[in-house]
Amino acid sequence: MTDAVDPPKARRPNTRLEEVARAAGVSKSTVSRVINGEPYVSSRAREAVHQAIGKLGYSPNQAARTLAGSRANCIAMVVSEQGSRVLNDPFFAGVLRGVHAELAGKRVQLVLMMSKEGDEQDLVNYLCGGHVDGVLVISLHGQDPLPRTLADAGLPTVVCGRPLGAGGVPYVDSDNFNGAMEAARYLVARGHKRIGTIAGPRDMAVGMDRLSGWKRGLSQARVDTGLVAYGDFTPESGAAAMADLLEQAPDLDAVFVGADIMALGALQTLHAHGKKVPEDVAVVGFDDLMIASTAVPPLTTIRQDVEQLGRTMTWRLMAELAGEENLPPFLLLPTSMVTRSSA
Amino acid sequence: MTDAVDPPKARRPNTRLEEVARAAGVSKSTVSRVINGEPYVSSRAREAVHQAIGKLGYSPNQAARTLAGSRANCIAMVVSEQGSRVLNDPFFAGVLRGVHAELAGKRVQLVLMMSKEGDEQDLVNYLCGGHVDGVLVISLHGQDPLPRTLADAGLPTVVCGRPLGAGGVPYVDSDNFNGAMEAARYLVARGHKRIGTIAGPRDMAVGMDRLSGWKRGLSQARVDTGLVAYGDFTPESGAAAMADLLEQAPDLDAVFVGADIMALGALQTLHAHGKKVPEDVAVVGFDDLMIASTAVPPLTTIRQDVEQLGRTMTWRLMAELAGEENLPPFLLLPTSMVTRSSA
DNA sequence: CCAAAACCTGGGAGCGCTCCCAGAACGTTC
DNA sequence: GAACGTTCTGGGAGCGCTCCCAGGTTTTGG
Repeated sequence: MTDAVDPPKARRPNTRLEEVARAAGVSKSTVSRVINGEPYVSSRAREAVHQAIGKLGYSPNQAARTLAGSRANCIAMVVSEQGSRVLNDPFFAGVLRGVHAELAGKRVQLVLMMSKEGDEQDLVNYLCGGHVDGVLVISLHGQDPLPRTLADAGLPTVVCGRPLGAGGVPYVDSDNFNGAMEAARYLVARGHKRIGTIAGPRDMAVGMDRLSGWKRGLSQARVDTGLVAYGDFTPESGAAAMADLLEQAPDLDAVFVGADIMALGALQTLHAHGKKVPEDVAVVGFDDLMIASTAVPPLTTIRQDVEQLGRTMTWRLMAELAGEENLPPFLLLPTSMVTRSSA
Repeated sequence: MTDAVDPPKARRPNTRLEEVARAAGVSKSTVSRVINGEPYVSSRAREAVHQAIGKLGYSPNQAARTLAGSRANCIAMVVSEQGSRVLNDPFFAGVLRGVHAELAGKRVQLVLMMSKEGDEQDLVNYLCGGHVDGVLVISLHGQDPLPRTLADAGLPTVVCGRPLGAGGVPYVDSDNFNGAMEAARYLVARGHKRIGTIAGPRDMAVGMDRLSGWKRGLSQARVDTGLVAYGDFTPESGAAAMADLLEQAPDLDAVFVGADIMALGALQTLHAHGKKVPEDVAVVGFDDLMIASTAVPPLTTIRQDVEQLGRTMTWRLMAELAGEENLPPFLLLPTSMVTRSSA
C-alpha cells in the first residue's frame, strides 16, 4: 500500500576511483598507481591525485581491490576456543593490542574468528578461500590441527605459543623455559631447600616448557625436582594443587606456580593453612598479570610481554607476506623477573 | 636473469560459483539463490546445489558478494582507545565473546578496529565507505564524538555503555544505577551507618551512574551521602581513594567501590591501615571479575553480565540491519548481587 | 478450458578496482 | 637522424558475484 516516495535508503555510493581521476585530470590507471605507491608517475600527477583524494574524502573500495587484485589486504586472527573461555582473558586482550599496534599504518584489516567445534570445516574453507592473506592463530591446547591444515594449504600462518602437534609451522612464544629456570634459580639462591611447583596441563606446551625450565634450574643446583602438582590455569585448580603439594611435603618452603592466575588460588590455600608468605613459603608466579601486583602479598613473578607477543607474530606474518625469505621458523621472547614481596 | 620455471605462487583460485552451477546442473542464478536462501527454488535444485557445494568445498567469495551486492556482510567493532589501554581487559574480552557468540551461524564477519588519535578521519572514511554494514562502538570515555558521526552518516551503530555526549545513538549498558542502589541498600540493611564510595571518573557514564545509584540508595534510607572519593578504574587509584576516605572519616564502616579492580586497591589500603574486612569495614565491589572471588577476602560485588552486553549489542545491530523497526533506543541489562565474605 | 497468478529458471549487465598492453613523450647514443 | 631505451599515460578486459529481466512451467479459479 505504501507507494511512498523514493526510499530514503539511497545511501550515496562512495566516491569512486573514476571521480578522483576526473577531478585530478588524469586516468584511472594513474590514480591507481598513486594509491598503490607504484613508480612511473610524474610528481605533478601524483600531487594532483593526492589533492583530489583529500578534497573528495576518497576511500578505496576494499572489496573491489580484493576482487581485482591478488591479495585481500586482510589478515585473520583465529582463536581456537576449546571449551568455553577464550583463554585467560588478559592474555588475549594483550596479544590483540600488540597485533593492532603492529598493524597501525598498514592498510590491512584484521578480522577476528573463533573456531567452534563443528564449523571447523567452514573456517578452513573460508580462510583458504583467498579471503585473507595470512592467519594468526591463538590456540592454547597443543594438539590443534588447524595450524597444520592452514600451513599445508599454503596460507601464511603464525601461531602464538609453541604448538605441540604442528611441527614446522612458524610460531612466536615467550621463553617459558628460561623464565621458569630463572625462577627456580632465584628460589635456590634465596636458600630454599624444599621447592615445589604447580604446573599447567600436560597437553599445553606453555605448561610443559615452564615445568621443564623449573626442573632444569633445580637439578643444576642439585635440588630435588619431585614435588609437582598440576592445575589448569584457574585459581581453583591452583588452590587444589597447592593443597596437594602441602600434603605431599608439609615442610615445603617455596613454590613456583606456572601462572599468576593459579598462584592466586595457591595463596588462598597457603593462607587457609596458616602458612605465611613469604616467611613460611615463598611463592613465585609467571605472567605478571595486573593482578600480580595487587595480590596479598604482591606476587614475585616472571613477566612475559604479551603485547610484544602480538607485535612479533604480526611482524613475522607481514614479513612473510612481503616476500621476505629466510625468516626464523620460531621466535622466543625474553622474560624478566619482577621481584615483589611473595618471594 | 632468473627466467626460471613458472612461479610456484600459482595459488589455485578457489572454486567459483559457476563450477558449482555446472556440477549441480543448474545456472549461476539458481546457485546464488540457494546460497542466499531465497525462495523460488525447487527442492530438487536446492538439493543438487547443496550436494555440489559440499563436494567441491565451495566458499563464496566475499569480496565479489560485497562488490556486486548492496551489503558487506561484515560489521566492525571499533574500540576507542583513549590513551593506552583497551579498557580494563577482561571487560573487552567478555564483550567480544558475546558478540561472537551472537554472530555464530550468521554469515557475517567481524572486523576489529581501534581508533587512534590522528587517524580518526581515516577511520570514519573507511567505515562510512560502505565496507561495513554496521558498527559496534566500545568507548569508555564519554565524550567521544565517533558514535554521533557514524550515526549521522546513516551507518547503523550501537554503543556499549551509555554515551555521555552522543544522545540519540542506540546503546546497551548494564543497569549501573540500580545495581549500585542495591549495593547501598544491602549495606544499610546490614546495619552500616557510615558508608563511603569510591566512584569512577566524572567523565564516564558508568562511573556517574553507579555513583547516582549509590546516592539514591542511601538517601532513601536517610543515610549521609557525602563520603565520596574518585578513582580511575585502576587498583592504584582505588588504594589512594580508600586512603582519602579513611582520612575524611576514620569511623567509616562500609564502602561501595564502583569497580572490582579498584576494590582490590582499596582492600590493600584497608589491610595496611589494620582494618579488618568485613568486621571493621565492609566492602562491596562492582563487575564481578574473576579476581573478585580470589581476592582476600573474597569480594561481595554486583555482577554485570559482560558477555550478555556483547550479545545484546549485536542483536540490536543485526535487528536494525534486518530492517526491523521500532527497536528500543537503549537497553539496560539487569545486574545481580553476589554475596561473598567482604560484606 | 482459458486467463491470470504463482512459481521456477537462465542470461547478462555491471559493481569498482587492478593489471596488462599499447603507445606517447622524452632523452641518449652511435 | 634513425634506433633505442626510459619514463609516463590511458584504455580496456575481467575478478566472482548479485540482481534485474525475460521467459517457461505449473497451479489456480471462474
